[in-house]
Order: sequence, then structure tokens, then C-alpha cells
Amino acid sequence: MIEINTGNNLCQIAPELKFANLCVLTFLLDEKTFAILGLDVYVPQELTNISPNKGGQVRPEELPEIRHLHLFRDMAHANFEALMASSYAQNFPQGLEMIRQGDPADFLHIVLEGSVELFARWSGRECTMSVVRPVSTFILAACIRDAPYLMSARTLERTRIILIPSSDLRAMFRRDTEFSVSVINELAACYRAVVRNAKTLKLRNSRERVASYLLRQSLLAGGVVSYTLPVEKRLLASYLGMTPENLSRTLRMLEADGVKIDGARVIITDRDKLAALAHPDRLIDGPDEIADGNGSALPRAE
Amino acid sequence: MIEINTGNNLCQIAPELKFANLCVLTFLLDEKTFAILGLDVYVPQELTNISPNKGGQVRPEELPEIRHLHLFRDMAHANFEALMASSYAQNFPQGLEMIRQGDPADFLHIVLEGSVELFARWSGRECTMSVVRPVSTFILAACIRDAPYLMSARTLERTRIILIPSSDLRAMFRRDTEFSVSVINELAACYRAVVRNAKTLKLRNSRERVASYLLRQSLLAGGVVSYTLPVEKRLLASYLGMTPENLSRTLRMLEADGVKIDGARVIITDRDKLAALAHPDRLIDGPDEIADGNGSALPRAE
DNA sequence: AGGAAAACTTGATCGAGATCAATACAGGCA
DNA sequence: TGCCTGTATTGATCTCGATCAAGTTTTCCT
Repeated sequence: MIEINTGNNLCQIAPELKFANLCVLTFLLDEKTFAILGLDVYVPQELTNISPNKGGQVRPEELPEIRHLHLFRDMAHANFEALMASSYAQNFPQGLEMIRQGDPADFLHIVLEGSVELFARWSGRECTMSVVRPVSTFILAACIRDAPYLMSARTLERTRIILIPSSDLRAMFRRDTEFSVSVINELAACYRAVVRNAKTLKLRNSRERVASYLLRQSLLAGGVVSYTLPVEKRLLASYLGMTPENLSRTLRMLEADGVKIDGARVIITDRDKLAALAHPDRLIDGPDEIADGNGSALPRAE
Repeated sequence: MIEINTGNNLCQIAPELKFANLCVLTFLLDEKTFAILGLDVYVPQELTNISPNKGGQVRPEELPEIRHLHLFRDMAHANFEALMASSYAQNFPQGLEMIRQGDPADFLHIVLEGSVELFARWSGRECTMSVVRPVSTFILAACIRDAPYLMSARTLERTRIILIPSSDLRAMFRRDTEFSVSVINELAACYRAVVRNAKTLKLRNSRERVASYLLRQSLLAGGVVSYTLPVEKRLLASYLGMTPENLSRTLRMLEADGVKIDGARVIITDRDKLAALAHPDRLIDGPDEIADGNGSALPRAE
């Protein structure tokens, strides 16, 4: 019997529970101690009365929105059910690093509510690779290769996640051809998304990256003249490969080039002028191929 | 009848030949004119007497090395044969832009001899994305999505290529489960390779990129102390996201950090010192997952 | 072998973007 | 409501890497 003393709660966990199979692992400091989050230990209520590999159940009303993902919509119904039966749901508080790069990829993740930042760390530095919003999958490739995660993930707010064991996933695409075709399409789209990303980084300077980002967001939101930035500027800056200070300055300078920024509000004042600077390119700025978890974009505006 | 007048050669091409289905397309300037390469028009000998979609045959002795690729080694023999029967081979001279980004991805390419540079262009600038050596595939993702190429490709030397029609490829992974699993694995590996690439670009400065590149090459070649750079420095510079001038300077400066460069020869003089600077990281520098065409690396040394 | 073209190197200068520092602002929580 | 923490902005300065220019070496082609 393992006990977790949170000060005002005392949780007891069945000894046969295998922590390594649960995402709780991410804040298990050692064999016996959980990381403290704020003043409370984060202990999902499901944890105290579940058997290994089960976790919180996926709620029935959530199944349709998962099923609707390109990854799952074409597979046989029975197979989808089987996959969901072996999966479980988990709620994470804000600011929790739920995936640490280098860890084995035991689960495919699906964001149902909230949002998740995927980021990379190296030598003390870190950078935002993408922000994932509902309903999307992430870290598919690592699960398939049964390889360590290349990116870390942290919640930007309270977030509900579905976890599908990688092994079930890998078994499934050998059994269900339609599913394997979906995986192929998803991976190919993800690959192409990162390539576009790499092209922007290597071919455009920071001013051009910002300009094309602003223009693209406008188009994604349906060609609107005004929209709200879907992420914090510090994340946008990191995603675009620049410092927050420089993003701030660049946004100000761009006011001479057809776009006005007021807080998180973006107003396109002269689309042609902005486009002349951004040189939008179908092969970089899309329209993207459809993919539910491309792993290298920020959410769209609105 | 279409005629091509090269000055000293006059080629005649059967009118039923559909250019759009041939890679010759890449140097067809308009309906009637071919681009001139140097002093000669490049006209593959196969072109004058082949029917559409056939091209030069794949030679029997080449089949085993193609079959040996991870992408093809697990599929049913009959299916592999069928795929090869619908494919054809083509020899390209040096310096030919055989794929232009934005064109529809009609063929999966396999390099059998020579080498190919994949590069991206935007707004007059261009950068090297990868260099492909035998025996490898490239632009798999575009073929699968039936989408335009995101990168251009040009031969760095005389190069022999096998072209597999994308449509046959897509039909095949619905018929052959083992093949679809191979495609999944290949794509996942490719995706991860580009992510590593993006991480290097965003997290390391140019000195660190060069240092880690040099170190990684040494390891790939088996931990050797000395090796020859597998690509020209101008390509390496572009791949690493810097100018040739700066690469040259950086290489010189690194002599104080444990590595000596003499022409294309690299000699590691103090591995620990170099590693202290490069901070090699398994999640960026590999070892990579096995993939025959990752689309974002340079060839290994040796 | 000779000559042209391309690749590489080295130096001088410039500028984009990072860093440092200080302040203003907003959101979450008692 | 007011505090407090994290985010955003603005300015001053510095540095890394780009650009420009010139010279050297190598490669390739006739």
C-alpha cells in the first residue's frame, strides 16, 4: 500500500497499480513521492479505485468527437470501440509538464478540452514547437516508432486528455486497413507541416515570419479583417523563433505595412501591402492538408 | 509530331507521348520547347521510342537493392514485382532540376546511383533541405497525399533514378498490409527526422550546429577520428542555415575546440572538448531511427 | 595542358536580432 | 478590492551572422 499525504487529503493506492503505465508517472518524483503542484498534490480521483491500464473511463458523449477525427473516422466500428475500451481519460491542471522529452512513448494523446504546448528543450534553452487545441491528437509518430518523445508537453490550462496505449495502436493498424491508411495520411500531413515550418525558419527573416503568420491567421479565420491572437505572444515569439521583445518591436514596425495590433487584437488595414511583405506561398503557408495533429502549428484564430 | 532542334541533334517525339506523365516535364519550358542544358538539350535515349508511362525498364540486377529498402522488404513478392513493372528508370545528367516544388507528385523517386539535392525556394532565396544518396527513396509524403512537392530536387552528379507512379503506390498500401506498415514506419521516421532538424535550427546557434554536425558525422562513420565531408561546404552551409563564408570562419574558429579541418578532411583532435561545445543530444543528433529517405539529412561520411 | 568557372577562404563592414534593464499592464487569487 | 506574479512593452547596447569585396584554390571542360 502506497500512501500519499497531501496535508489535508490522504490517498491510498492499491499496490498492484503499476504507476509506470499511468500518465501520473510524469509527476511521480520517485517510487513514493508525488510532485507537489501549488499547494495540493494532484491526485486524479480516478486513481484511487482503478485497476492498472484502465484509468478514468472515456465518457460516452466524448466518443463521437474522437471518432470524428480523420485518424479514426474510417476504421471499423468494432475496432474503434476496442481501442477506446483500452484507453482512459485524465484531467490535468494548468502548467503541468505531462510529457517529458526522452521518455518512452507509451500513449497516443488526444486533447478533448483545454490546450497543450509542445516544446523542445536543449542545453537549458527551450522553444515552442506547437500548441494543440481540441479535438486533436499529438505525438503520433513517437508512438508508432515505439521511440522516445522528441518533444515535451505541458498544459496551458486545465486540460482533459485521452490516452491510447501505443501498443494497442500499433496492433490495430495491422488489423484494420482503413485505419492504417488513415495513419499514413495523417503522418504524411504531419511530415509536410514540419517541412513547411523548416522552410519558414530557413528562408524568411523574423519580420517576414511575423507578417506571413498574421496574414495566414486571417485567411484561416475566413479572410477576416480582424481577429484575436489565439496564443500568448511569448508563445508566438518562441514558435516563430524570436524573442518576445523582438516580436513586440516587429509588431509595432508592421503598422507601417498594413496591419495594426492592439493587445491581442489584429486588424488588417492594408492586405495587399502586408502580402507584398509576407509573400504568402501555397507551399509554406498552406492551405494545409487536413491533419488532426500536425505537431508543428499554432491553433487557428477564433 | 514534336521536334526538338538542339543544333547538332534533331529529335522527333511521337505525338501520343504524354509529357505530363514523364519527368522530362521538368525541363519542358512550354508546349514545344525544351530547356537547354549547357550546349545540349537533354533527351534521354529512351524518350524517342517508348510508350507513355513505361520509360526505361528497371534492370533485373537493380531489383534486389530496391527490394532491400525498408519500405519494400516486407511486402509480398508478387506485389513488389507489380510495382516494379509499372515503374521505370531514368538517367539524369548533373545539375538538372528534376523536380520543381509545386508540381504534382506523380512519382516516388528512388536514387540508385549518383546523388540528389532536395532544396526549397522562396522569394528568390533557396536553401538545401537534404542530400539523398543511393539507395534511398525521396518525396514519399507528397506522393501519398497526392499533393504538390514542397521541395525541389536537382542532381549533384549524373544520377540514376527509379520512378514509381504515385497512384500505384497508393493503391498498393491498401492491398498489402505489410507494405502499409512499412510506409507508416518510414513516414514516422521521416517526421521525426525533420523535427530533430527544426530543433537544431531553433535551439542551437550556428557554431553549435557546426560542432554537433561534425561530431555526429564522426559517430555515424563509426566513431572515427578522421573522415571526409560527404558534401560540398556550400551545401553543408545552406543545410545548417548559414552562409558559406560563415561556415568557413566557424570551421576555422573550431580549431580551438577540438577539431581540425583540412580541405574536406575533418580530424577530431579533442573529442571531449568538441562534445562540451556541441552538447550532443540523443533527441536531436540521434542515433536516428532507420529510414531510407528521411528528407532532412545529409549523407553520412565515408 | 590550359583556361574558365565554380568553390572556398579571408578580411572589412553592416545590420538584424539578442540581451539587459526598467517599466507598464493584465489576470488570478485571497 | 488590492496584492502579486507573469506577460508585454520600450529603450540602450552588444553580438552573431550576413553582406560585400577580393583573392586563392580546385574542378571541370575543351
